[in-house]
Amino acid sequence: MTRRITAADIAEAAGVSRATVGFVLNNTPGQKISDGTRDRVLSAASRLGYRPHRAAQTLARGRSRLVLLVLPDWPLDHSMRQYLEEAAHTLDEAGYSLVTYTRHPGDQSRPLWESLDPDVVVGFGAFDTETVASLRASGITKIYPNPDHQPDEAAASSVTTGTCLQVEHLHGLGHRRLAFAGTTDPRLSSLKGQRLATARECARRLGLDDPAARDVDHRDDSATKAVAEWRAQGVTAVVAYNDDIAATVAGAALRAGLSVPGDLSVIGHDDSPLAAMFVPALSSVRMDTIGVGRHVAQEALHLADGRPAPGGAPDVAANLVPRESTATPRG
Amino acid sequence: MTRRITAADIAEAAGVSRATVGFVLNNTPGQKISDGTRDRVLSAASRLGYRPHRAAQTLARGRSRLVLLVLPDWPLDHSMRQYLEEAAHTLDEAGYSLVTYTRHPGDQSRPLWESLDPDVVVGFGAFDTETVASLRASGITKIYPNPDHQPDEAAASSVTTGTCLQVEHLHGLGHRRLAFAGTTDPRLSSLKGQRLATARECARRLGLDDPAARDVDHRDDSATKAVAEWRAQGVTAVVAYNDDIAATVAGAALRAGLSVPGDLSVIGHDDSPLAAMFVPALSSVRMDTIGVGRHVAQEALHLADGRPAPGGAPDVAANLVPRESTATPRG
DNA sequence: ACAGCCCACTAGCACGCGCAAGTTATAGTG
DNA sequence: CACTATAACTTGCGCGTGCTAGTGGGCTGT
Repeated sequence: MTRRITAADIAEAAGVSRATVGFVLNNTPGQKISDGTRDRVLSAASRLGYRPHRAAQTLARGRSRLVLLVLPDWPLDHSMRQYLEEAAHTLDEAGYSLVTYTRHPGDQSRPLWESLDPDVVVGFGAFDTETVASLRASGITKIYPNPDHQPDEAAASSVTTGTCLQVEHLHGLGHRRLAFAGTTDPRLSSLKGQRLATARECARRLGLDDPAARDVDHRDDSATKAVAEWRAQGVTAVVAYNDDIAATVAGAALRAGLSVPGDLSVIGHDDSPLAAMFVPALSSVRMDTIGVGRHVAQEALHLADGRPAPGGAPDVAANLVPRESTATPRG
Repeated sequence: MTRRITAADIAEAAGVSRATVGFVLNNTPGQKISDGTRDRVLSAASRLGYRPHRAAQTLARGRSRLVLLVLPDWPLDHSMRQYLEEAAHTLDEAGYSLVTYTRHPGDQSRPLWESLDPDVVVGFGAFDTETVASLRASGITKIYPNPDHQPDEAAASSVTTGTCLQVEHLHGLGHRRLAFAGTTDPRLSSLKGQRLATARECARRLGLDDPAARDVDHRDDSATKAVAEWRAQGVTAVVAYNDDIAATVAGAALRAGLSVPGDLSVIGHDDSPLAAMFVPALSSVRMDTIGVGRHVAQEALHLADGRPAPGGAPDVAANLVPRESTATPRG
């Protein structure tokens, strides 16, 4: 059990004062250090294997340089992991660390932000009022998205660009009557609402009928009912909230003896592995979440440091991935 | 911008010394505090909304009470999230916080354990030597699983109990020639190896032929080739590494004009949503990961605190979930 | 009455670091 | 030459807590 190397050890090894070590290591602005001294300190630090004590730094400067990202408790697919990676990387370059945290509904233990005191707390979509209250009570003032602002259009667009691609794809294939299949998961309802609205808007712009909307769950017969209803209404193609929902709809159609895409085209969203593995393989939309991750990280840095805000919406590249589950309508 | 409430504020409000406040708040063993004083301190603390400064505590006692869980970078499904939730909860009850971290292959930024100095770092499966070196260099000594020990039988069993269920299920249905479908993902290769070995062992015990093993990837034609080969060998049922692999195999069989389960039974593992949504719905095995999460948390506490080790293997409840993709073999 | 003892507390240092204020030596200026 | 300005440091305080080493007062026993 060897003692920890502190800045004082470096100071002694380099023959300077502790303060000088601090100035060199943080290259503190407004401090003149000669090259010789700087080198001596730096080499001593690396020779001794110095690592700053995070807690001591936090205590001394009053900021933890931690950004807490609060995740939804739904499964994290690959694109989400990329998002996290990019955000963590951007923050790391700025000297901050990203810590992720998932708050579960029935969780009575104190949330992590109470004990970690992060400089910034970032969420997916807006925080609910209860959470905001808990954050405020913990002394956290820097929150993104800002709970005092209305959710802005720009941010919303990043979440719905793919939906238009779905609609346009089906329109391009010649479909005229579309339906929208949503999820029953309450945690996703706000996102679902945005995507449904976008689908409506895009359909209108393309001169299509207003899509019939239904929520679907793979654990009951809601998909079977929805498919029957849609067939009766002359719907030939379904825009699904995500690939899981697309699979549920396609599955119900297949079990009802319909052909996919012959009788019903189905398109998913997110391009999860499931989309490629399903039979028939599901057409989908792949989102480039990396741009979003960087954007969010920059917003967090803006709040933490006061450095300039990225401004505008994150750039999301959405790409259509056509597969077997969509085709021109029969007849 | 109001000042933070410190223990000194409470001391003043309660008319006692700062030390007394500390004793009351941590109810330090071996310290006698009269009931009156205790009440005054406690009520002052709650009245002022005191929350201890984590960094200061960390600095003062030399331990951060943070447990860092290093996650693999594959997608986190629902059972994994449950695992995390349970581990976090168990740790929380003991006054520790769980922080998760994903290290990505191409990530050149410093790993989170360098800056967070957690008391314990916990991994999934064993850490590779490079990672262990990085941990050691960061002064982290408490690592689970212990890198100095050989992976023990008990831990391995928790990861393979489900595999036997798969084999037994197919055996019970009357299958005699099985195959094992693995993943090509190198990150999963060690786990795959364990499951394959288990499948072999269980097959042997049941008097079955040694299963033919093949790795399969949904992005190429490996599954198609594997299915053709297995058919030629008289294989009637496939044990898949997980549900994704099961879907890939089942998909290849369907595309080859075979019937599932008529010509080929397929069983997956993990009971992911995909299994339920696939057509035909995939039989699978559901693991109770909650028990494992608690076990791991207790191991971490054992390392952190010296409290008794849980001992033995975590209790994993594995349940068979029979669906449409498995049936008695034809003929 | 006085030592001895326990109870219920207090004084104060240590943890490792950031940073404001002070100090010394040297160069520059009228 | 006296004086100021600057470079290149050093001294030392403060961040909020945990915890060890006291400290005084009341009670008991002889």
